[in-house]
Amino acid sequence: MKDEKPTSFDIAHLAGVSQPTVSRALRNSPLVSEETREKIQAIAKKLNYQVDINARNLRSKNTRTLALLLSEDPGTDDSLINPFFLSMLGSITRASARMGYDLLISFQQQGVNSHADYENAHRADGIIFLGYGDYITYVEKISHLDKMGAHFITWGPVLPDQLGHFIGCDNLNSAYLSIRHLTGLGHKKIAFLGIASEHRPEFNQRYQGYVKALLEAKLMVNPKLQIDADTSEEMGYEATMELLKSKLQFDAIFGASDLIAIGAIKALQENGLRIPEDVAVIGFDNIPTASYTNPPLTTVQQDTMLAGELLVENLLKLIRGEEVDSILMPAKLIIRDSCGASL
Amino acid sequence: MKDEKPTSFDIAHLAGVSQPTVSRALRNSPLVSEETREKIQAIAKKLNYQVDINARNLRSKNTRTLALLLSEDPGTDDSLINPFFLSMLGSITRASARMGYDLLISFQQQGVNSHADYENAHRADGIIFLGYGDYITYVEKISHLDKMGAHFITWGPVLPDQLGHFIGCDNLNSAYLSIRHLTGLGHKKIAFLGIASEHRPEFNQRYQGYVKALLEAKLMVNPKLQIDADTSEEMGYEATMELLKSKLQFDAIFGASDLIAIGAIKALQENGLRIPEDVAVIGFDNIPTASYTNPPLTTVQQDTMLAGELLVENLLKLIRGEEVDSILMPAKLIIRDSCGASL
DNA sequence: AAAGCGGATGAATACGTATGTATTGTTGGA
DNA sequence: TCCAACAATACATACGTATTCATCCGCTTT
Repeated sequence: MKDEKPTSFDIAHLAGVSQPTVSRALRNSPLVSEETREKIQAIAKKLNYQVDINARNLRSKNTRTLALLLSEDPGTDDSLINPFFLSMLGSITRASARMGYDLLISFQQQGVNSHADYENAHRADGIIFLGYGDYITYVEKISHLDKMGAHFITWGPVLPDQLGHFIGCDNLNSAYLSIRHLTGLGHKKIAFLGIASEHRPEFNQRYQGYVKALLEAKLMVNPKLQIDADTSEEMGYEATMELLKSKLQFDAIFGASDLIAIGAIKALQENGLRIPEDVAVIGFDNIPTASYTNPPLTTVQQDTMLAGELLVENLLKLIRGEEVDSILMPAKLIIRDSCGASL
Repeated sequence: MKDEKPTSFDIAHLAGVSQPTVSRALRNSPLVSEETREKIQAIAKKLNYQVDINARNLRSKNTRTLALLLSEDPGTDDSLINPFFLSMLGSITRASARMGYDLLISFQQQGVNSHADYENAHRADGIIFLGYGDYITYVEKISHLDKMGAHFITWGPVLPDQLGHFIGCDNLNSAYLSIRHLTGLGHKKIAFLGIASEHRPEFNQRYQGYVKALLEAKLMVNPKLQIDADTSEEMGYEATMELLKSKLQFDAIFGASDLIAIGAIKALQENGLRIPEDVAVIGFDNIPTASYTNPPLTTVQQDTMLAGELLVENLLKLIRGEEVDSILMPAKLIIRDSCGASL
């Protein structure tokens, strides 16, 4: 049984036909008579024949495979992947399976060319970037890809005069609504925890929404109340400790992601502060844990199922050469107890 | 720039050598002089040349790719993937990247042959099964794979006279320790929430550990206190409601997974029961959310980082034809407040 | 009945690489 | 000086499929 994998020639021999006829029959080509096709397919089934995917791809110049590039740099420690991205990963996996594509997974790495050449190497027909990661690095990569004529799509905010195609949530507006919710509840000194620099466009847009809402409420924007933090509980915790040490007054915290907000909650409570009475907290992403924090976290929910499907769908359109628009997806504020909604 | 992807012939032409020399030079073969090699590599870099992976694989009969098969059936709803498996997925992704292998992701599907033929189709050099899923289906699949001489490894409990190679956590003993912890705290009527049938060996082993601990504590084993539940919050919730409706007395719940335990906590609290005073709850997996439930969930932690690495490492050994032993990994009881440790 | 036509199949070939074998040129030893 | 040995490279080919083009046969049409 472990002999050699059968080839289309083996089947052709057994069926008394030529190899091309086998190839046609197995692909249900109308050029082959029904009788012949059935005979060939029966033999193929009996032999457990599988088309050699490499030969097929070599010949037909496509792979029926998509590459998914996660933005997070694994590092050496046991840091977990952002749960939000994992949720996206799940929906993308399903969507591509449904469309008959395999999915190749990898992390974006430092070297510009290391993993950016999937398509060039004929490993995949197209690439999905899940998040920008470091934006500067990202831009180098995609300009390279664009020059090579590769097909790719990115989960991330649509930015002005930017190469490529995007699907992203409306960060600015979602953050704006969050902050307006806080100001509506009477909060006046709201801290922003997250990297607001050009390296993190997602967070930067959320910061812009934050500023917009403050201005609209005629509140002062104090840049000291913005503390850098990347998406992790630890960073949120540390940023909050820093904030507390600074002795600045604040009555609310906007965490640019749920993990940051969760770290903030921990730091606040360790310092004897009550949530939401002393400090309100609000997050972004609605990861599964968000509904279990104490108090439950008010946050922004993005439709990851839909996003995953759209990413795959639009990428396939690009591969087929069709036109595609970037999509800005609406998000929804999930109000829980962490910002005093129930007061 | 978007012309045609350069081939080794293009480089050969430019370098004034033959194509085989290019192939050798790029692979750093000692058969090629240093001078020639450097010239060729420089040209390759300038042209942005990438070996066509399909041609290479077709010729050399391997793919430098592993396939990861998730056991969960996606279904049509937006059910999330078990966070525990996602954590494993992360570590496997990293480990295979580190070893220079690509990772192909898919779900195990109903049809026996649908996705089981990755290796046969030369898509991957080996397969990692992440969980058994339905055990009966699983067994059909791997006996097929085994007949084909494929390389595969499974995350799941080691079972007697079972084909293939495994890495799994010590379910029986971990559950045993959990229950002993409960009995040590004085709990006497402990419910088991999880499918204990032959379809779910992981849970079945945990059930065995549960029984073992009860017997050792000279407590009665009441089969009515075992309620079927698959790994999801909803199932845990419903199983608990069923338990409550049955009017059976119980003072503790062992959830065969954290998601089940979390659903149980929800159901208990909705019915006005206090945790751990009225009912203690204990889980399994230590998913990120477990430390945020109210009260925080006592659970069993498995070393997913190590597990992922071992899976990849041993699979590569199998591919190289080396001998490999199945591994039983120890797990650790994480004691939090949900079972009354702090009383 | 001859010509034309279409359905079904076979022959030939290309895809791009890696490798076994043959060839060339050069060096060293007797 | 001639041959052996070796380094470096070229030549030829295989991997398994999909597709273009050619062929064959039987049937319709006038």
